[in-house]
Amino acid sequence: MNEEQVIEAFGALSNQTRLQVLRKLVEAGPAGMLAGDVAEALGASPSRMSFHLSTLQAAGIVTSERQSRQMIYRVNFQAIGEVMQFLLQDCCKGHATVQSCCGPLAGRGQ
Amino acid sequence: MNEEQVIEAFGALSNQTRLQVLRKLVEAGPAGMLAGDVAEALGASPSRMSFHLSTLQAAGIVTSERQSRQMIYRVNFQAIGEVMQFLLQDCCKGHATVQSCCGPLAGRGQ
DNA sequence: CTTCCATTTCAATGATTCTTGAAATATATA
DNA sequence: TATATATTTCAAGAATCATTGAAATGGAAG
Repeated sequence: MNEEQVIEAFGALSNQTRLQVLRKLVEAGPAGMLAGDVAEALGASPSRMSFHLSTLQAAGIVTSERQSRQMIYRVNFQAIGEVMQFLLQDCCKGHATVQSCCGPLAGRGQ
Repeated sequence: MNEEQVIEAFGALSNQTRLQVLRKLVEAGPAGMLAGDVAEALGASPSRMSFHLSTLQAAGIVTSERQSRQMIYRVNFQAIGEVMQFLLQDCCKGHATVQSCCGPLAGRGQ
């Protein structure tokens, strides 16, 4: 996961529709959700939802799989973990205990 | 931490300059860095750096403190933790073990 | 092969964000 | 008070992003 990918990932998450999509998919877990069901759940048009799902997928935050004529979207939990890892690399340069420095993020840095 | 704040936080992180700033501040830890030093480290003009630091601060991701005529900026680690918490709320609705579902994010959901 | 259904692509428009350089503000020092 | 330093604010223009509705694509069923 490099800087460019991380920026794209954060960009993908910085939009109301996409954040709501991702939270739906987080809830859905490994089963994922059909594109149409996500669109209906959020009251977005197919074209609009497709745009946002594509953005999330391009950022690597979700994956897609075709199931006959529908598309299943799923969260890529690993990618989210890698984004955080990138953000917190070299946290406090190791010059302080994790607890006192990286605080609520203990265990995710480096 | 509500939806609007989380979107603003991700928006703040979805920019190369700001991502680099944040990583510098993560490294610097609780000591923080002077605005001018951050600007110099990243080769950005004072005005441009001020714009980006303000954006990060408005998003709650960094804090600022005046020290005579300079400004010290520090990462708000707690805010970053809360953003992740929001994102992963209700992960897999508890219908799967954390390990098999929320995977690399174990322990950060709910 | 035609029709239907789910989704994606496209082009146009409107909205938001970033950069630049000049001017303003706040603090310290002579 | 005048001057220097550090940072912020502002306005203009350029670049990027989101929404809309129509058209296109891919796959299933009659």
